[in-house]
Amino acid sequence: MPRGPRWLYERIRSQGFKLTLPRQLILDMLNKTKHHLSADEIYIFLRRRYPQIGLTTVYRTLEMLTRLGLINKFDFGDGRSRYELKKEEHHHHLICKKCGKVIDCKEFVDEEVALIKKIEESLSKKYSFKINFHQIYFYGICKECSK
Amino acid sequence: MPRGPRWLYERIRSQGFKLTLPRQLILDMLNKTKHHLSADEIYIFLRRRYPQIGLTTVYRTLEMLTRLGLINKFDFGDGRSRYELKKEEHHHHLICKKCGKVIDCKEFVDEEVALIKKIEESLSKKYSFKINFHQIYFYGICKECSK
DNA sequence: GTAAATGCAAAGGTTTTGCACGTTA
DNA sequence: TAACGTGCAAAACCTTTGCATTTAC
Repeated sequence: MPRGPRWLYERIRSQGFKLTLPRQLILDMLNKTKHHLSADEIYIFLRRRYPQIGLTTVYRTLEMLTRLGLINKFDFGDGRSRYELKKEEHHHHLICKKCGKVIDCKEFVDEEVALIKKIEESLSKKYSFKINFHQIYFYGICKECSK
Repeated sequence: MPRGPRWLYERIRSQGFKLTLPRQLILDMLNKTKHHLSADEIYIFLRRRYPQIGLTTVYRTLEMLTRLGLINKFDFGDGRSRYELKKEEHHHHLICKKCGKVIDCKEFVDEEVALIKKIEESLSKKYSFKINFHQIYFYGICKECSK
């Protein structure tokens, strides 16, 4: 069940936040892209349609969306945070150490869910740590770079 | 087989790098600590014993050690890179979203290795991506913060 | 002695903050 | 209209770079 921008707008409103044009534009952009965007990339792109937008607003919106749990904030090691709209599917990242490319990978052996759950339970017990999310990073060399 | 600073010194020399005092101090600090240190933390600490040390040197040494594969560079989301001497044991991290504390977890069900290997193989095939390392981050709330 | 490493100062890049003005509900 | 959000400028950070000096081998 893909949930479009309308649903996202409602989430903003329902949490008591005002649905402003900058917020809509940022949400739309995150919703449409297949990439992991940085604040600056969003800012540069949106300036074409909405020249008065400020980088500050982009940062503040991204922080709000992260707190609301609508987007994920990542660090792939290139010196800036990157953001991605949360999709229903649990997925991880392949990161090329050479060119920095990031690939989403959604295909997972069924056992993953079970195993991770098991690990999470055991860690929860041992450390009294309540785990609510996990993320796997695979590092290596991509197709193009290994030529 | 725990390998002490002597072994580390040799690694530096054998790669053609000079074994300077700042490098020894930084290696020793990384070797002794149980924490994930930032460049600044290392700098502040070492200044007590060696006041003329520069933050630049710390950064350059950490970069060299990372390239040599002697340390790992992490980002736990607090805005600065953190470094850890590589231990033989494969381990992951529990990160508290509230206080930022990071716990190393070494205990892993045997199946993990097998499963991850399976995933890595399948991803390698599908994306022609050569994976040489993976890292799991578990996010949640630590014991103290959940009180 | 020579190349490599250091430390300082300055620059670079990302992210945050203070504040007056605009906008949403 | 009252609270919230915005945009600008400046500040705050972390990290990198240029360069003259020092150091390890």
